[in-house]
Amino acid sequence: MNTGSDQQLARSTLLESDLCRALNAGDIEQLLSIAQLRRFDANQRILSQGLAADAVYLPCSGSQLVERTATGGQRQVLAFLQRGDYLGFSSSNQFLYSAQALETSLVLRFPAGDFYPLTETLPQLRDNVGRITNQVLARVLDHLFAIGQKRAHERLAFLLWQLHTRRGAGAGGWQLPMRRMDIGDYLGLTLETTSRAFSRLRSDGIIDTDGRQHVQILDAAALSALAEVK
Amino acid sequence: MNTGSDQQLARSTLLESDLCRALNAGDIEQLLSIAQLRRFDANQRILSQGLAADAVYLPCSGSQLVERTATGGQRQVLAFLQRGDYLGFSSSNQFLYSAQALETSLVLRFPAGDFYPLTETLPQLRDNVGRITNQVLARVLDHLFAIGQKRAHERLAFLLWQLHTRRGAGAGGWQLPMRRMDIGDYLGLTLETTSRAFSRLRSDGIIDTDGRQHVQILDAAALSALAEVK
DNA sequence: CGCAACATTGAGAGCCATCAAGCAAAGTGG
DNA sequence: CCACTTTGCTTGATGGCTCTCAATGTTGCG
Repeated sequence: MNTGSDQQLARSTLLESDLCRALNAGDIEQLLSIAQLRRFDANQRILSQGLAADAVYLPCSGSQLVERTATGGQRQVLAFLQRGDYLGFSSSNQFLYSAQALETSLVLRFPAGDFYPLTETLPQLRDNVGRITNQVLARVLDHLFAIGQKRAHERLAFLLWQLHTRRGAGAGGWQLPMRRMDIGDYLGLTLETTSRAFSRLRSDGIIDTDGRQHVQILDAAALSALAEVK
Repeated sequence: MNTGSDQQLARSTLLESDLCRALNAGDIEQLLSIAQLRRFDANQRILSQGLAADAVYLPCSGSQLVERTATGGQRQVLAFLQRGDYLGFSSSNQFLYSAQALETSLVLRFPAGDFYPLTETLPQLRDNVGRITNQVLARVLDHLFAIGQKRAHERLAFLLWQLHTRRGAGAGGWQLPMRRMDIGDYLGLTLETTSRAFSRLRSDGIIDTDGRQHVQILDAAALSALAEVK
């Protein structure tokens, strides 16, 4: 069930997102009127590679994973998403990837049949979609650089630095919603090598962990230096 | 000097490109009227990472390389371009990469100050730009998968298959415009490993080479299987 | 508590990077 | 036209980083 506070959360997420950049109140109401609020449990699939790209999504809570799977079973994790990220915006007729919730998530769903006509009547919304697509591309290029040029512990630093800078610097660290296997498939490593990379950053005094999900950045400058992609 | 035949080549490249998809003759004339035809020699820089993104480009002949360089000197080649590809479309205010000619190239240049206003008045052109951006993103996702999940000779197969499918199946093979080092930096490998990957595909009877630039596909099915990314 | 899922660590093998030598092709100057 | 140089490619030897296989430890849940 979606409660009233869920609605409130979705509304504020939308308002703060780049999708609503420079939009007036009436435009935003139009957007809200076509939106569906959906809840996904952990491991539940949000959209599937190869299926018709019939909607775009805005995660409002929880965290999500975007992946591509080959027929041979190889898996590349393309992104970890969280509140205010975008999903499904940059696709063709079919989704180029699958997405699933890593933990219970609220997601705003905009059916393509309603959303894209709206971009025709709202030039600012259409521009915002273009801006978002460019942001996605910029992040994928960073990702490509990290996988192509960096070693295991540097790749992990790249991911942790991404998460760190986007969550804000909480004093006591934060929780990782994904498993080591997911991180490995994101970084082009096995889960064992990923685990060893955690151990290395820990023994180098760059991070601290408390339990397998908790991470705290101890030396942000060192982490940033390892993570650097430009 | 740009000759009349250069003009003709640029015109036909533009006409056949996705940029002009579903555009009428008058619209295309408008596009041509803002275009500048430029010639770049081998190794000459077309645009630079970090500089203002003041134009978009359409290569009309030759071949070009897109790269990102880190302060540490690491280099990731992001794409190899040729006639009918796009360059500079998916950027923010600054270019996220540099680009240079690999051999003498004709390039159509559209100043941003002229081009983007035109997308405002021509909805079809604006849609085409969005479509192109999505094509670029789709290719980068393939690239990411190949680098993250594949081994050296499979990564090389990925690149050769890309080039093969886009040049059409010439009977006697074709020429590689880039050096082994460029290929290595595209695939996240050293030039030596790249060279060994060539040797392996050659000894496996999948390709043949005659001189360091020439490549001929002998077993397209095998190459495709190695290159597979979905 | 006991089980299942996940993470960590170790040992050994394999793939790729590094260092190095030799070779081929193209350009230069006498 | 031919030494000579430069540039780029190939191949070999070695070492190191990551993968694979395996065992142990930890967390969370019924």
